[in-house]
Amino acid sequence: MPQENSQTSAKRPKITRGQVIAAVDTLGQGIANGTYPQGSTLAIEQELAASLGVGRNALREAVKVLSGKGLISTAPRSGTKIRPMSDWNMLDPDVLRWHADPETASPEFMLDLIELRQIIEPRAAALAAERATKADLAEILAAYEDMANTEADKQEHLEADIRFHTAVLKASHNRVLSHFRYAISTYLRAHVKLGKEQSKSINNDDLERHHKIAWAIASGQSKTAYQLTEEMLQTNRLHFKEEA
Amino acid sequence: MPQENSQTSAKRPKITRGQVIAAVDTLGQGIANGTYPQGSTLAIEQELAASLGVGRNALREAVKVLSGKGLISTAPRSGTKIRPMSDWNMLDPDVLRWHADPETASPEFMLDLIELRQIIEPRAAALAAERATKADLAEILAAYEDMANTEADKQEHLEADIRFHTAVLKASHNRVLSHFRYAISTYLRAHVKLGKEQSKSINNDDLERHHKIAWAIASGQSKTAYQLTEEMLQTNRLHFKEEA
DNA sequence: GTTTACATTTAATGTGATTAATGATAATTT
DNA sequence: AAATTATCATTAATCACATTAAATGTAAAC
Repeated sequence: MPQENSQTSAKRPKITRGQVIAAVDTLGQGIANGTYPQGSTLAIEQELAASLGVGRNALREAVKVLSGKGLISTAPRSGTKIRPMSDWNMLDPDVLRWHADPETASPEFMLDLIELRQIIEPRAAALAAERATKADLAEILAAYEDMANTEADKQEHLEADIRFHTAVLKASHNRVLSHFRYAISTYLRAHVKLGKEQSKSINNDDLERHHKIAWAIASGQSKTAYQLTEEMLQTNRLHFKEEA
Repeated sequence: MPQENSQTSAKRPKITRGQVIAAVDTLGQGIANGTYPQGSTLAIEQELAASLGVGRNALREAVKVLSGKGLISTAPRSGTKIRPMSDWNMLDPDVLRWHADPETASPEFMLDLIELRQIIEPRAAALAAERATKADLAEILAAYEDMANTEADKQEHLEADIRFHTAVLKASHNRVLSHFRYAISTYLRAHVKLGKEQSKSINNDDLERHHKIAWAIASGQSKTAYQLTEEMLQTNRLHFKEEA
């Protein structure tokens, strides 16, 4: 349910129902951005914690969800504590979203995400070139078309970009690999929100590269797909680094 | 808390306290192995669901945790349903553990995990060769020593093996990459539980390879570390395939 | 003086019941 | 026939109470 929210949060600023998921989101964000520092204890029982505007029981359910994501540990008498960052499930969609919040995200984490992309996506593209079905190809090509047609609208262009990379991952036909769509979309969203205004020429190069990648996958050239994806991410990284 | 349990579950068969985490585990396993088929609705309100031996409130918290892991969706009137497998967070430690349960795990999923290892680990080893600190190296070498000294005890050998790969990932100094330790340890545990008895010569080769990898990382030879890790996983895969 | 044993205390966990909101289905009306 | 309304089953949320378990402090014993 939380990641359901992560998709629609942009369109639904107000959450009328679902106190517990609101509490999960607020607490998760607070933990990620350091409002609740690591090692500190949260006084659940106190009404203070219920200052989130939810009842005690809803808060408890929220704490349980966050425990499941590794953000919190609970033990009698010692209280509910914030666990050290090395313990949270960085691959959880929600944790990724909170931790990559443009307001507070550390540049190091962004670089970690780029590194992950550089490792995952070229191989995923190569696998896609070997295994993509016609339906997969249709999705990839449709996403590319959307990218080409939405160069004016930044938001729409971003969504199409995410669709493109998601479709490639899906075409790899590896159930685990496909789940990196969350990490990638989180990175892309944070990237644009950080105001990385790219020049028109760079954008054109980027679009051109996506076209070549789609073509390589469609024609089954796995090695080419690998190399093109690697190049795309390399320039992406350089571009990020020189600004950071 | 759940992944805390995943570590100690072998040593603590009985869970005296923590009804909700017991419910999470039981339900999670049940969903993963198909006891509760995808798309089916769970009757929470009914005492039937409380046949797990826990109260309604604990069950509700368990449902929330599983929602957070993408296994379940809840909506008024339509009920709480099991989401399609493509929606679960396959990278969550608990979900991995449930889904890779040797009793019911599909061979395809095991192959997906090997494929993931082939993508991640060589690059992680290469990064470790570039970035490992002395403390990291000490951990890797200690894990190797443990592997060499526990060839008699299969269980201890497995734990040392897991420590080795975890240490390499940690030495990559990428906060996201490090979290693949769960996927890798899950795979390794499932692999040995599936009764993949390896001949003594293969085991010796494997140990020898770990030694070479540790040496390559210690001496900063990233390319060698990459290739050796790739080879190790390649033979691993072949070995798995010929039995599957 | 140090350690062990026990009782106390405090916060989390578990249970049950009740009320409110939500959304899908069915029925009614235009 | 389409649209609006009414109904009803189910989740969501909160309250109040009982239980459990661990940390602290006190006292006794070595």
